[in-house]
Amino acid sequence: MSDLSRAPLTKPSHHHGNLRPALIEAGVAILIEDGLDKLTLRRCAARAGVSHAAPAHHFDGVDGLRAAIAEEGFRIFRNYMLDARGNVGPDPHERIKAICRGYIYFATDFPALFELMFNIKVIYDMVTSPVVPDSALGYDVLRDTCTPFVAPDADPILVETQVWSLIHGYGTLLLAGRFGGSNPDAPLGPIFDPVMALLDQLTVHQPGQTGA
Amino acid sequence: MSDLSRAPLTKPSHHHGNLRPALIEAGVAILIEDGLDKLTLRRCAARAGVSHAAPAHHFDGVDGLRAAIAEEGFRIFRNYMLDARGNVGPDPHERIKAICRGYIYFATDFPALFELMFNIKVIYDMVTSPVVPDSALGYDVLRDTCTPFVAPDADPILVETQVWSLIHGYGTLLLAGRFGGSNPDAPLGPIFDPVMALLDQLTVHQPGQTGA
DNA sequence: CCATTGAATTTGACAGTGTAAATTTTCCAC
DNA sequence: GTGGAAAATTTACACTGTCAAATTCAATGG
Repeated sequence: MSDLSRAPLTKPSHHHGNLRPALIEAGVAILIEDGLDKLTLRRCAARAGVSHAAPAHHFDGVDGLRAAIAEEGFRIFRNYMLDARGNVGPDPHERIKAICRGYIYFATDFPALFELMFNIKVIYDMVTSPVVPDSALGYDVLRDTCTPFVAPDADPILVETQVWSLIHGYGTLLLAGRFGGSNPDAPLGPIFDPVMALLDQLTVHQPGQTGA
Repeated sequence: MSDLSRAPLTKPSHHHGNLRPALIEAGVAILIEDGLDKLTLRRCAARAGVSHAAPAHHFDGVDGLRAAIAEEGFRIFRNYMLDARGNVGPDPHERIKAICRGYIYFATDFPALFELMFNIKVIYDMVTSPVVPDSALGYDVLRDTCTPFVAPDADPILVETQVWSLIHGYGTLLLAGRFGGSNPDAPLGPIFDPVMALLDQLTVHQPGQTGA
């Protein structure tokens, strides 16, 4: 135990120590402090204390860096949903509304990160990538929470898509300022509960049924 | 009727004729042909046949140009919803589903334009602007179509938000490739109808009721 | 008819961006 | 130690948005 002060967990590598996670962390910090349009390869490099061309050895261009930052964002996002769901009882409707609350809490806590993650190009690459599992997108949490409403031999994607569509659209409207400026007393927005009441109509979905 | 070949409708102004609409049209064409990341002040200027600094006299920077292009996009978007609604009968549920179809048809016909319009920054500026009316966002069509489900003294925003959230979230999932590659036989995606069946639960919303 | 005026446009410049190649630094295996 | 490979830097280039100065051109007043 001598001078491993700069070697956190994985192997200390060569120069910087752990440049890749450092760049991702720098990117998240820039998103939080300065917003999406300030997220730049050169800025992340400067914040991590390396030259502007260093990131090229760890990411496939700026798109690769953005994808890695989004991946980290989805990790936080998933934990938000899990935390919210952990605070409610076993009622299936309550559990669905809980992950929706977690969803919106994340969106309002990290709006720029949220915007990056659900950028069409970024999420398209993750969704269609064969190496990114559903769990990396938090989609496994949604799936688990929706199972009580899916009949044994039915396709779960229907109920999942209903819930996911409603909550994502609502989050977009909220961040777009449709319900007025943000209010610390109501971080979910003024009509979260009544809007989500649409999900009270969910019942066990029988295969061949129309859906609600 | 001599040489007014370059003067379409309004006054020919000085140099170019009608540079502002020409730049907007160039931007829309670039979005359709090349995608959102190729939408550039200099590129629009080049396509309109003017120098790279000419747009500055007609728009407030690149953000102003993007806002103007988005405004034009919302005009097309609104017509898509009106056209779709014009093809169905008076049943309120059918009319709501019709504008949802128009919504998705627009998203799949103009994905890059759709992405620009619903960029958080762009739509936030339009939503919160005191000079941009709801009709400029197509929101009036949504409101009109939802009125059968709003009690006389109830706030219409609840039902509107339920419908808008569901369809916008679904459109995002569709463009994100969640349902596989695009299929010309099912441009709305493979589960549009069952997902939208959630809206069959809409009834006249009484004030004080929880929402669905 | 011509000079003047002023808006529209162009030109030139600058800082910032992503990316690529060549170069230097650093560490690990031998 | 020494060689080689990985990591990081330096340098360069094309492209972007923005600004200030110069230029062009249409309309107007004389």
